[in-house]
Amino acid sequence: MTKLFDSINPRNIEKLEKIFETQTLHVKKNTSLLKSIHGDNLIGYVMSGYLEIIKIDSNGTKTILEEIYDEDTFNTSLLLFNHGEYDILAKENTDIILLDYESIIKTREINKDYYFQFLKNLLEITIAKTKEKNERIEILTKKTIRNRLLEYFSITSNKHGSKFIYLPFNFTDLADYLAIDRCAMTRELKNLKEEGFIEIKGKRITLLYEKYSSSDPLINI
Amino acid sequence: MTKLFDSINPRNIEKLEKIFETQTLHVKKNTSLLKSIHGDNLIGYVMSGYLEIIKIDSNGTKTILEEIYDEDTFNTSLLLFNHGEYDILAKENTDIILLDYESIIKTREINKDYYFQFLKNLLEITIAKTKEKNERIEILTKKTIRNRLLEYFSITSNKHGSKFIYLPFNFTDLADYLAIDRCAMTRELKNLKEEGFIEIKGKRITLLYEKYSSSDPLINI
DNA sequence: TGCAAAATGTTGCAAGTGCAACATTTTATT
DNA sequence: AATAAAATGTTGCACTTGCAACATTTTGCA
Repeated sequence: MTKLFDSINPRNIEKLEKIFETQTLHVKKNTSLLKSIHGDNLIGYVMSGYLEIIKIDSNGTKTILEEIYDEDTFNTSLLLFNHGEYDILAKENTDIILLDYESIIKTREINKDYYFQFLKNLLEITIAKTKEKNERIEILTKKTIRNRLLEYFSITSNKHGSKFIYLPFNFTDLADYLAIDRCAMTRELKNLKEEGFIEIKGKRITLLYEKYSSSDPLINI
Repeated sequence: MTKLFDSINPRNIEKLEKIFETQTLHVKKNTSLLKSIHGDNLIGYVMSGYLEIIKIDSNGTKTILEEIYDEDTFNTSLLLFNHGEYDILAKENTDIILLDYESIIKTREINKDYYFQFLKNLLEITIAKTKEKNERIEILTKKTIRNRLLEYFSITSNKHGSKFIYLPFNFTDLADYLAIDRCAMTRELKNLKEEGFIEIKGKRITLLYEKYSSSDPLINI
């Protein structure tokens, strides 16, 4: 995975941080950092730790919109949405730097290799993020719980080239990610187990079925 | 909306096209361009026309993954997914150029302003695309047809700052976009009409309800 | 180590939705 | 203008799923 400051030496990283009006945040576990973010259209970069960007609906339903681990970025853009409440939660003690997107894009003064490199890194990260979003969209367009689970298994399994899936989060959060009721998901997982499709041991799920044999190269947007 | 070659003069556009191994495609209405794309990890740019990137499931369900209008980009990355069939369809006569992503990122030779500008443009387009995907994810995490419709209305209405929504596609495609059964959607739209929430005239939907009054600035990732 | 909180497991039931099957209207195309 | 094709509208029904309300287990922290 590309990181934001890959192939840039520390001295030049410092220069970039100055130019892009960096703000540094240290956020404690289980606290919100929404109120600490001042300014519009920022790019956040998680140095260490782990964030969840969530939305709480008027009916209280919590949805994980994005999970940001080490070395990943997120964009804060203050939009004129009108309902729902968003929040950014640190699930661990987390260090973040905030860069001003406008100044990244608008800067005309520097014409240096390291700025080039930085732009390329940011582009790569953003494209990777788009791909992740596509995966989630593919899952969410499935109409049944079973198909969402199978799609999730398929994507995860293919990504690691293995029939063993190690859930990166707990089952409660998996249900959120798949946007289904946790209890109904548990029910369906039991069905899949009983029908011999999968095996579950803790957070390890083993796929017992053969993969679909379509060998067509596929397009990911 | 930022375009790929914004602020770059035609001579330099030509240079960029050469360096990035451009391939030009002219695709006729209602034909697939999947077979015309050779190579992995390309960035497609629609000069004129209109594309749909779709997925057809094993059970025949068609899902629109992305709609690419004029001046928009898409990424083709041949992934080792194992099931489902993807396709790119030209819905109109469409002109496309294909750029090699690797050579865009890896190029070390040119250190020109226009390359800078090109990278910035591509970054802006990609970030915009991520935001669009987030919107769709927000919609798809809604559990009922009614809530998906209302979320879609809310996002669209806010985007244009108006209570009038002009559907950019027909109702069949809207159902695909929302990943719900078209008939069930029609039923729910009728309910919303009868309950006085909306009015529909052709492709224009008028929102008759007041917006939620949450004035919190919201985060979009 | 002990306790509270979070996560997980289970199940009945009502409600929402996908599906099928069809009628009708609108839009293309020659 | 005629005809085919696509889009839209309608409805009954079976089935999936969300929800509520629990019990049980695991985790985290003082």
